[in-house]
Amino acid sequence: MAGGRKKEFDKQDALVEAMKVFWKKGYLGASLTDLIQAMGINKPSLYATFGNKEQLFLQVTDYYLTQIATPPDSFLLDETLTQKQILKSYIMAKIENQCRDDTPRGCFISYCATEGKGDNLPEIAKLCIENAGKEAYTVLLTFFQKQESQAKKAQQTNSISPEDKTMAVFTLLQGTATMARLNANPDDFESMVDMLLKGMDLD
Amino acid sequence: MAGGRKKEFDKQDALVEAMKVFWKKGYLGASLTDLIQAMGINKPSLYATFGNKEQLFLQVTDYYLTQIATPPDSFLLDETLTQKQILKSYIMAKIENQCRDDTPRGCFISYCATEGKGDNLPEIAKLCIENAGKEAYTVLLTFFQKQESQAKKAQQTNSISPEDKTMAVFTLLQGTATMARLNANPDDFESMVDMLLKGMDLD
DNA sequence: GTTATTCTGTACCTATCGGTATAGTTCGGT
DNA sequence: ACCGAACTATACCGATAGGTACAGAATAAC
Repeated sequence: MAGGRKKEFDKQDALVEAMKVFWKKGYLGASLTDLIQAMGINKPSLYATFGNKEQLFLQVTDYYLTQIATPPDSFLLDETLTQKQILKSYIMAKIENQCRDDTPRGCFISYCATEGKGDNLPEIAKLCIENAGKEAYTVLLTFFQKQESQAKKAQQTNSISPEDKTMAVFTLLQGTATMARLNANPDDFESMVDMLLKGMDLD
Repeated sequence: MAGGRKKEFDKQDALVEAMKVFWKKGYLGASLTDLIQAMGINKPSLYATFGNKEQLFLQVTDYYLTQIATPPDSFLLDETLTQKQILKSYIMAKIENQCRDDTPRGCFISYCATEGKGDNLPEIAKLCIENAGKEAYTVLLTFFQKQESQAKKAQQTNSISPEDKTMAVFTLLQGTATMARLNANPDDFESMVDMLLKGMDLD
């Protein structure tokens, strides 16, 4: 036996709309009314399809990470560019994501991480967001560690540790995320990125 | 005619406790229950003394600005130090404020500004927070403009505009604010500050 | 066509939100 | 001592939060 009425909405489309709401308003600020209006469905459909608010949030987070946040990581693998070129393209790609017209501004993870620190997230969602932040940090750290081991082989000196470089780039991106939310644009950040990279003494 | 029962709490003490709650949880996350528990008073006392939640928030914001946020601005007036020394002491003082043990971590204004962009603040509170952000930006911009006019008199070239320098320092502080909330410490940022100042070609 | 199944829409649930009415308590002025 | 003013405390208000029960509508298998 099977059958049954067909869904009148696309699950992924609804998920994307839910993402935009959470991205803009955070977990606490996104009411079920906000969500279902944006998603174009009613509450029972939401609960049947996604579970509950927290589970919807977790699915949104996963979608954001795979579709929005991590793609720029591929820039870090480009072997044809200099360190500085790699970093600049990576950072600017991240910033572009924070300033898109078809999504809310800023960084979903960064905003929700700050929300979590105020006890405004359910426990599992909080852990999920924290983990996403750690992974983003680790991606950068791994990049700088690899660069350092290559520099050592070539007997070059590196005055700044991989950890410090990672912290610098990571913190910069947290700053641009906040500023992007406040309506700054990529052009506003380019000079700053150049300054930091210049002070980082790369290749 | 006068007289009447005496207040059983100190208004300023209660305001400070309210500030800590808003600072940690934001406007939306700070429920009246949270507030009155931290302040050690009941609701009618809160409403009689401070008006309502939004007016309490406005008074908290004013207190934060005068007592916490703006004091480090005095570093920018120190005539005995080099530009780089001035900026480093200013930035590190701001960062210390974001990492204190007796208050929540991060920056109250920065966090609430992001909240405001998600339509999670009442209109007046939103304007008040936006204005505070603009003033902080202007303080920095004025500093760099003054530096530039002095450099011009001395016929020195400045490759980076005051606006770009302001944006760089301001964005850095937004980044440290978020990172501080996520439990980073001043030591973690010092290297990054040096990098940025190094890339800024000052005196 | 009937039936089982799945979705939709309305109406409702409890808990908590920001905010207040009111009764009781403590003080100053006379 | 007494009255009125200012405080405290409990109990309550309507609105909204997240979440659900249930009846009706649409589909697939038989």
